Amino acid sequence: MNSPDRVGLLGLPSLELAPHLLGAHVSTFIGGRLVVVRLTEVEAYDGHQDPGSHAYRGKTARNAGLFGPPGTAYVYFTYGMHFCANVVCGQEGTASAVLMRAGEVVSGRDTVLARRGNPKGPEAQLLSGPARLAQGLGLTLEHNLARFRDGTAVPPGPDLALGNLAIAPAGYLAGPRTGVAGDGGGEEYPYRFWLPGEPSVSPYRKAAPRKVRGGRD
DNA sequence: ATGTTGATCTTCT
DNA sequence: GAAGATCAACATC
Repeated sequence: MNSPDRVGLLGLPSLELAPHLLGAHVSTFIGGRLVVVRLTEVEAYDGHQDPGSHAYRGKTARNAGLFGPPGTAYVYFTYGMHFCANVVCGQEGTASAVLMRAGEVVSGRDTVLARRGNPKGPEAQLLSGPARLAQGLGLTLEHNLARFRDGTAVPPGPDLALGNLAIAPAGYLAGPRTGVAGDGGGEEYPYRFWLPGEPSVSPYRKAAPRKVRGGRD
């Protein structure tokens, strides 16, 4: 019945799961296209106690997926145009989750290129950044609350899968999260994890305040 | 190579 | 009403 092995590593809280996601394979079968990506950079979000988490202020309609069972996909819409995707983990209700930030294409490169709009930049940048990665995988709000299946083979099962989770990376680095403003940013929350030497890992930037709009004179 | 700005809209205060 | 787990284009060096 409720054997813990069935949930497996996804039952770990985000700070423990995050390193396992490095080097793991994410597979999507969306729109009849299979894409497999090897993750190189992730960020952990630690639920209600984490000022950087969407769950910090409690459960809302938007972040409800964070409070779901491990293996839930939490996809959100931001900046009026981008989607970002998390793997919900830990015990149900704790809102522990890992944001997928960057990766490299393992399979389905043509599909990824088309979805990304055939960008002109270097190949390493193709899936460098959470919105780029989600776009390449074909993830949108339609996939919010979907479930990640264990394993690489996707069709004809669920749309999303996670493989190679059990393989711990030989070495990885950790540091402050990118783009997180306020108390959740900075050295006190070294919740960003990446594989050293991977060209797809996005450079660190502080969360810069935007220019004030609608300035009157 | 690094810094600044516009795009675009949902969500919460 | 303002900010946001961002990106791409443009300016300047």
